[in-house]
Amino acid sequence: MPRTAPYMPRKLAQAAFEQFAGNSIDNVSLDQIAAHAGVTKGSIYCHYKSKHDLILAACSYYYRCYLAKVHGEIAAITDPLERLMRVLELSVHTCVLDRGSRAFTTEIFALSLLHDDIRASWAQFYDSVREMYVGLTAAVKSSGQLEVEDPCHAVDMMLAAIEGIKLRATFEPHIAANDEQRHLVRGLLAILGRVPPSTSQDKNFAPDDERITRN
Amino acid sequence: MPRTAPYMPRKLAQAAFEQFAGNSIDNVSLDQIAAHAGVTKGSIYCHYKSKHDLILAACSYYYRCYLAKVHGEIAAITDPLERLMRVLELSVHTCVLDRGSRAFTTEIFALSLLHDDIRASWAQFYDSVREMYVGLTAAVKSSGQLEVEDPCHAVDMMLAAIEGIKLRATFEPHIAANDEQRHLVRGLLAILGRVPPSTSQDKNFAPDDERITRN
Amino acid sequence: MPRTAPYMPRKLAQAAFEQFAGNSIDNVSLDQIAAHAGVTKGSIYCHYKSKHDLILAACSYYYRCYLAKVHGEIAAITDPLERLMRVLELSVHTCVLDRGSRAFTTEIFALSLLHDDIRASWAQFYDSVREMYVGLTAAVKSSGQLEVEDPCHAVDMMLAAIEGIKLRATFEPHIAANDEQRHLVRGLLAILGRVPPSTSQDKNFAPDDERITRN
Amino acid sequence: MPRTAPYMPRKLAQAAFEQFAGNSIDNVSLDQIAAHAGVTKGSIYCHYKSKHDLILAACSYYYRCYLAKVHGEIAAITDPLERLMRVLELSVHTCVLDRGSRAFTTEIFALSLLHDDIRASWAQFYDSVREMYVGLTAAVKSSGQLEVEDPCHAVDMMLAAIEGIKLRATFEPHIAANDEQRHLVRGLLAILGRVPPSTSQDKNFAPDDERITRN
DNA sequence: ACAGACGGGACTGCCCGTTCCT
DNA sequence: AGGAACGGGCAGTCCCGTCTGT
Repeated sequence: MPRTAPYMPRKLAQAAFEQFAGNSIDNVSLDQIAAHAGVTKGSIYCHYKSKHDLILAACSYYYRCYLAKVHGEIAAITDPLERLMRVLELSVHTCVLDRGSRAFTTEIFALSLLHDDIRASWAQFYDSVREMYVGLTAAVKSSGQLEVEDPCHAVDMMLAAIEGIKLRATFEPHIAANDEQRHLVRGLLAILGRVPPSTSQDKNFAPDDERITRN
Repeated sequence: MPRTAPYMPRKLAQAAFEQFAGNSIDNVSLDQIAAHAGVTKGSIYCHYKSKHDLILAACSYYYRCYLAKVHGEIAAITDPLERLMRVLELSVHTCVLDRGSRAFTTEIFALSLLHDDIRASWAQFYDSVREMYVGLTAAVKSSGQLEVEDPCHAVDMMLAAIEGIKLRATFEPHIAANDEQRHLVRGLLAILGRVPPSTSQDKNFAPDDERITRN
Repeated sequence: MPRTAPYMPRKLAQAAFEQFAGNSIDNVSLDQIAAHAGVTKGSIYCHYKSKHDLILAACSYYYRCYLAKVHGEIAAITDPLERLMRVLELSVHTCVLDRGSRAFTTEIFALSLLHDDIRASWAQFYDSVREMYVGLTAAVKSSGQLEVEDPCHAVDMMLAAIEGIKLRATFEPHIAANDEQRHLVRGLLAILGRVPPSTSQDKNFAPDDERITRN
Repeated sequence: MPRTAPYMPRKLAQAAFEQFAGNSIDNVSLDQIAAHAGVTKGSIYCHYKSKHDLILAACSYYYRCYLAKVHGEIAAITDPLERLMRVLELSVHTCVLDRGSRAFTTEIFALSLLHDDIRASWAQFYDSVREMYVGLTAAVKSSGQLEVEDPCHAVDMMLAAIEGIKLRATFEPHIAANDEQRHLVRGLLAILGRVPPSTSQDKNFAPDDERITRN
């Protein structure tokens, strides 16, 4: 029995994230996290000096998982538009449909208003996500598959829309119903730019979806 | 000296909201709220049977304040477009720029994922707000000042955008900088519909803002 | 069920003393004391603000019990020598033979070297005990039943002997064996003063005890 | 660089004693002792298998120091009475006036009530001390410088008095004030036996001390 | 032998919601 | 309405003993 699991810090961060996602952060005790990771609370303090530290670690875990998932999804895709579409789908799925992530991130948003370091940590993550989207969008623009005027601004608005939909979906589930997922992706794409007529024959852009691309 | 202020329940709800807005809900104790309201903790239980009840009451207080403010603002305005614009401005100011409201509502969103009654309460509020916006938007449409295809859907998206901007603004303050407020209102209006050329001479819609109305 | 036992502080102090007497003070947790008193730890802090406070309260409890016992024993006795003898017997029994008291007081002695307030508290108790003994001894001297030169000094030495016997008895049990108790009392009395020949016919001073009165 | 100081066990025992003497045993951590000895905690376990073992070693260290000091003091003295007097002086100094020793021994007394091995260890030390005193006293008796009836019993009482004075001195410092040290030694000698008139002309037994030799 | 890190257990002090009594 | 008391729970801390590597 190795006394030192080589990845104990990561294991604890994962356990913390999972518990935080399932309950309110304030309602998750360190004992609970420790038990979930198979250790005791005292051991947590070998790796993190406070619950606050562990919250930050859980955030980092979330970042890593999100980015790893995204990069894994698009690694084998070469078509710019398809790459963007897949990432949008993933964003909708992760941010909107996954209840645990929604709960965790919402709590983090609330904490960000009180703790500078959490806000800074999350801001950095948001920056990297935005850069990624800007890159993806610029690539699509270059390929001529999307008419984008100002990629930075468009991405900002699109990301805001994702967050807004996430929140409202809690109260108005019809917004993010499963059969709406494709509509959402198209709506978000429309915020980024206008799809040229030549590509609208694609099955994903049938005429009956015109009303959505209006936004 | 009247031992019982005539509106003690309301006074408590207000004190609760103010404290919740300033701190995390979990970090606000009943003692604190009671002290803020000038009574003692035991007295709270004469009016609310638990802290949970008080949270709901704080929500209601927030609803009432919000709606009262909105109705007060537009009571004396008759022009449909101007009415809508004023409400949008108010929404931006209350939801985006007021830090206390942002903190409180974000916390409530997190709690909504755990407690059905809070979610139901907030959903009802959101319904009323949406109905209001739909009414305002329909009036503007009728007056021909805005081309709106599907008022319900457009309002949904616009409200989602407000929430999203609120959240992202925490991490990317440039989104909601003071000098961006007018841009935000126009952007939200653009989500609702297209401004016909005839009204674009209005000082609020100078040509240099064209890029924003693109959305 | 009365929520507030009228003597909760005393009850807690008693429970604390009893637990401290049975274990090492450091090995007694507040939970244990609380459980012994039929409450939970949180309630202890309604009455005592720290474990240290509770230790002081346990000391006071010990003082009160000791003094109450002594006063109860001699209340009905009028003969000065008999009064003194009874108190000596009680001292030997309480301080020397009762294991719990021995353990508790020894721990307190150790703590007294580290904490001024405990030392001050115990010093006050010792003062009152000495005053009591000085009074008893002076009364016996007045009655001519004992030749005492300097009551204060004699009492000091006698009390020191009691403490010393208590300590040594832990390692050399023969010192305080049950059948030695009468010898001990006579030895202590001898430290206080010389018994005049006229009273030595008393059954307590049979000739075979002469060797002890030699000290 | 010799990794193993040749007397590491002794060094650790000394460091342990010194730390125990300065704080409460429970408040001294192994890390602290190790640091004081210039090593780290892990190394302690190469020599002692537990903290308990180290406490016993600290006791032994104390024994050795005490006995070495005593034997060193009297090695060059031949007069029996002077030998006894010097040892008494040393006892008073070490046991009564040295605060560290007082703290350590008092703690050990408390632990002795809980742990048989500590009690046994200390009892053995006490036995050797008693034997030494009995020998010293018998020698003085043989030389005719002291009238002793029962050396064993007298030594027991005298040692008890030392311990008692030690304890009471914590609370009533006047008992062991510096200028009282000579009085204490004479008082202890008086417990051992009666100084024959022929030796009372010694400067140490001036007539004004008669009141003390009364005991 | 020594060093450092880790794991585990325990406990204090504290907070806070809730209830009861006045 | 006030306020004391109660009970549950938890974070942070401490420290012992073990384990691994040097």
